[in-house]
Amino acid sequence: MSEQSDTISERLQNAMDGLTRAERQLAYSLLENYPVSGLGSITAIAHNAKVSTPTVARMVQKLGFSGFPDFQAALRREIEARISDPISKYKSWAEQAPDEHILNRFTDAVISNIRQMLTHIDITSFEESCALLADPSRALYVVGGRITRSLADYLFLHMQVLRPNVTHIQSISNAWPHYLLDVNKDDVIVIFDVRRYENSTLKLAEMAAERGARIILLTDQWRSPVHSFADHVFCGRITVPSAWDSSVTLLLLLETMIAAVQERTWDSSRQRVEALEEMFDRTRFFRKFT
Amino acid sequence: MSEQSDTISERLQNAMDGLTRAERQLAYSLLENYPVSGLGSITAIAHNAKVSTPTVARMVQKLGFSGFPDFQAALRREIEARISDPISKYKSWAEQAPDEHILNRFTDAVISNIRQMLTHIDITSFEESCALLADPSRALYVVGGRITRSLADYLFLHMQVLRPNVTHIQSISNAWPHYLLDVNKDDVIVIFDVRRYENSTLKLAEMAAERGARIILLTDQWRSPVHSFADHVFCGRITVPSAWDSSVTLLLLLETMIAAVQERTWDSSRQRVEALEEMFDRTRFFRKFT
DNA sequence: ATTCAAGTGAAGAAAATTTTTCAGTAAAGT
DNA sequence: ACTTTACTGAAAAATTTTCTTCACTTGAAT
Repeated sequence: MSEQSDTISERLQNAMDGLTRAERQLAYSLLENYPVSGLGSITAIAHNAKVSTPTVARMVQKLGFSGFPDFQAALRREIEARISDPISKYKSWAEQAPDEHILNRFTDAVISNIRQMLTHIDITSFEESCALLADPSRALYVVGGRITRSLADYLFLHMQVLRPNVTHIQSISNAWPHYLLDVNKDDVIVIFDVRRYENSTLKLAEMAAERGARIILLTDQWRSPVHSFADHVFCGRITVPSAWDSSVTLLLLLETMIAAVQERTWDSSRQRVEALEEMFDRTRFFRKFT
Repeated sequence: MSEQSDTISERLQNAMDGLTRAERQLAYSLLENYPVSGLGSITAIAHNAKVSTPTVARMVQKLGFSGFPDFQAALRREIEARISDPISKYKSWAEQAPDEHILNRFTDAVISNIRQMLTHIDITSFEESCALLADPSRALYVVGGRITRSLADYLFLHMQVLRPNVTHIQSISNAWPHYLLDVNKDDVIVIFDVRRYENSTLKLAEMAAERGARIILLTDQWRSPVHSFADHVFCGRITVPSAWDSSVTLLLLLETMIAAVQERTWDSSRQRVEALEEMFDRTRFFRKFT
């Protein structure tokens, strides 16, 4: 029935000549605020266009749909395509390999994870978190779990360059209480916790919250229980075609945060970065970049 | 009833704690392809989330709507706002933020890096590298630099679960020679080296090559000098709008490799993974996933 | 082990939406 | 002026959707 590749908008335009007065009035009304104007019930649409419901029913049949629900389903598909698709349906990523190759399947999943995470991200929370991270008057602690310790380490490395007073709480659980002794009110703790959520991490969050620390949590779509203690929560999707979870979304968020903090602190961090560069040059630890 | 200024996405997130299992399942399903996933009939949505229609009706009431139609109307308003907002143009990743927001610029750059890396990747080399990593008769060494040590750590963590005989060569440079004593012909070394390339890493590569080891190099688009000793080279693009480089492409490649190795070794690695799970259960180190 | 409370979905009741019927109206042709 | 034809919407019929009830299950607590 509804098997045409044209958009509904085009179909309306093309059919316009064969439409009657009331139908045309309806068509214009639909195109007015296309495509959302077609989302309500047939009654609402009719009322909106100041025509009767049978007119709507008749017109969508003229357009080639089997009935109003068929028409609306097509409209929904159009909206879906329009909303959820910047780049994703990019044919294949690694063009040498078939679509079913793990490289393409995995990348598809990751891209869709990225989009999903960013759709739900709270910008205000993001900005506030960056402000917290950039504030040198607050000591900064970073802690990760079994898998996420790599991410924690990555954040620690970069923050250490940008600002003083950064500590990576290593995941040897019995050393945690010692670190917590130093945590003061309004200090900042970044906690990484993805499934399977670790009890010790939850304990640490609880204790830190009691001491009045600000907690920023990076977790997965199912939200670690730590979230009830956290001031800011960021959920990255981590599902990929693998027995493991993916950390790519969280790394992306992390790097973006680092970039944002870097922008905020550039005046003060610039000297630190330059001093670091100078030290590297002296120690000849690195090759000159050519 | 539905008069709250939050978006439905936020309301779902906030309500999550008070939701039951089936309701939560539904909530995730709604967030999955938000907001279009909520456009169909209550029956369709229920079926999509694999719950019953009453569950849907109950949950939207918990969210503060008077009923499903009220909920759906709110969702339509949101979609309308999104689509007809000329600023966001539904092209950006984080739609709450303008195109020029760091979140959108950064993500754009990363996506383009990913595409670029995958266009140029050599599939044969990828497969051969996975085969090397999956071969338990070869000892496996992993080594990273100042920044990439996090990636090295990440690979190490996963490989350790999948196979025996994995070593993370920590970047305390004067300990390296000790590790190298154990490296035999045909053992495998994965080396991470991005700019600024480290002298010690180059030395290590040279020595390992002399001992007949197979070298897999993960580097940036400018190719670390280690490449002249390497059997397989993978270049990830790392440029982003930041003073720092991005490791996302390399992490993506890494995770894909881990997934591929995991597939190859599933027969043998399965027992290891299960044994690990069992140990976690016993030590109660993790919370049960609910 | 037994009880209890909470959660869930099948099935039926209620409400709505969609479709059909049909009578009234306006415009064009004779 | 009369007929014909096509169009339109009110109202009823048909269908679908939403909501409610209730019995069954599950998991927790005594």
